[in-house]
Amino acid sequence: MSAGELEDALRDAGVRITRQRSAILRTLADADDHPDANELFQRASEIEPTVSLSTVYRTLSVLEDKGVILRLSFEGAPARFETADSPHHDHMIDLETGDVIEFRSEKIERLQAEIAAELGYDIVYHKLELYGRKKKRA
Amino acid sequence: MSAGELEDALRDAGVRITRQRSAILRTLADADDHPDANELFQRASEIEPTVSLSTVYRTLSVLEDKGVILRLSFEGAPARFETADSPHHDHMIDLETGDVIEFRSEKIERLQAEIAAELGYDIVYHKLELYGRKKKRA
DNA sequence: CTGCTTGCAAAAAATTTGCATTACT
DNA sequence: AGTAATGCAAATTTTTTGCAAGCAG
Repeated sequence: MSAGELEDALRDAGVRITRQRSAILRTLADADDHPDANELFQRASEIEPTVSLSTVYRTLSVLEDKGVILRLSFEGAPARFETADSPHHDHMIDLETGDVIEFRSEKIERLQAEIAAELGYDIVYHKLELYGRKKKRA
Repeated sequence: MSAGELEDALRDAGVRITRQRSAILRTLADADDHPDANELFQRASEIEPTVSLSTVYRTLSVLEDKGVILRLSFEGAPARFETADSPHHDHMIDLETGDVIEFRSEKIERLQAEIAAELGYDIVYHKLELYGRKKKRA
C-alpha cells in the first residue's frame, strides 16, 4: 500500500491527514529498516520541519490502533516500528551488529496456534525473536 | 536451587551477600509469579525493611549477569523477572488479565534452531511470547 | 581494613499529557 | 464552523547514577 493509498484509507477511517501525519506516513513507507520514534522524528523533520516528537508519538499510536504499523519492542531498547502491509514475519536479531533480519515460517505459525489452543487461548498476536550470532565458517 | 545454595554459589563468584541481597534472593525464590522490580521491592521490604528500590535494581542486574535470573520485557510494561533454575520455557500472556502462563514445546525449539541455521546464525537465546484471549466457551 | 554496597536524591531515557492555538474536513 | 490535531513544556514511568556513609569478607 502506497503512502497515498494509506492516506485515503485513513481518511475514510476518520483520521485527519495533517501535514505532519503525511510526512510521518511517507517516512514510514520509505523506511526499509525498523526506526524508533526519535529516528522517525529526525527523518520526518526533513520533509516537514513542523513535526514535533509528541506528534510522532501520537501519530504512531493512531497508526498502531488502525493496524497500519506494528510496534516492535526489543530487549531494553526504545520501541521500533514497521509498516504492517507486508505479511506477518518474525525477527532474528544479530547480537553483535544489532541488525534485524525478517523471516517467516508457516510451521512455527501453525505450532503456535496449536499450543495456544491447548492452553485454552486464541492468539491475538505473537512475538518471536531469535537473538544470535553469525555462524563461524560457512 | 534453594536461596541458601544460591547465596553460597554467588559468594563463591565474588558477590557479597548483604542483608538486602539475601532478602531479595529469598523473595525471588519464593515468587511463583513474574514480579517486576517494584513488586520485588515491596515484598522484600517486608522481610528486610532497609532495602531500597535502587538496591533491588542493582541486585537484579548482578543476578542477571551471574545468570541467576532472567529479565522478561513484555509489551510496554516494566521488566519482570524469574529465577533461571527451571528449564527454558516460553510465555503466553493473557491480554485481558495480564496473567503469564509458561509453556514449553520441543517442536518449536527445534524449528527455531533450524530457521536460525538457515539464516546462518547460532541462537544465543530467544523469546517467544503469545498474546491472546481466553477462548469463548469450553 | 579495604572497597564493594547501600540509601537517598537527583538524573536519565522513553513516552505521555494539559492547554491554548491551529488547521482538517 | 466545529472538532480533532499540534507544539511546547511539564508530567509520568521505569531505571540508572553520584556521593557520602556502612558493612561484608
